[in-house]
Amino acid sequence: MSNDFFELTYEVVRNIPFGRVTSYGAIARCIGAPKSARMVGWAMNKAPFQENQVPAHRVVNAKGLLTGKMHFHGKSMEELLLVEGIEIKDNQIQNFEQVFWNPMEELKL
DNA sequence: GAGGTGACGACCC
DNA sequence: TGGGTCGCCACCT
Repeated sequence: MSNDFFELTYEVVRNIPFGRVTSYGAIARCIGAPKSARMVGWAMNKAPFQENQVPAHRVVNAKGLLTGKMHFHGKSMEELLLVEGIEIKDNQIQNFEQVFWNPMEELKL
C-alpha cells in the first residue's frame, strides 16, 4: 500500500493530544521516512480533502513556525492553537519545546 | 511525457 | 554561528 505513508501521517496527526503540537520531521521520522518531511507537508495539504478530520493546525515546522497558516481557509492556525492554550507570536509558537509532542515517545512504534 | 514546485529538514561551507 | 544548498517524493502545469 503506497498510501500507507499518508495514512500513517494522518493517524499520527490525529493522535496529537489537545494543546500539543508536533513537527513534520517528527512525524516523518516516526513513520520511517525522516527524509520525506516534505511529503508530510504535502499530506497535510491533502488532509482537508480526507473524510477523517486531521488537526493539521497542530503540525508546524521544526522551528515551531506556522508556515502553513496561509493554506488554511477561515480561522487561522493562530486562533485554533490559541484556543488550545498555545501562545503564538509572530507566527512562531512560544514555549515550543513545552508544547511539543513527540509521536515517537507516545506512540512508541 | 517531462519539468518544476512545495505546509521541510539536514548537511556543508 | 549563520547562511546557502541539496535531497525527497507526490502533485500540478
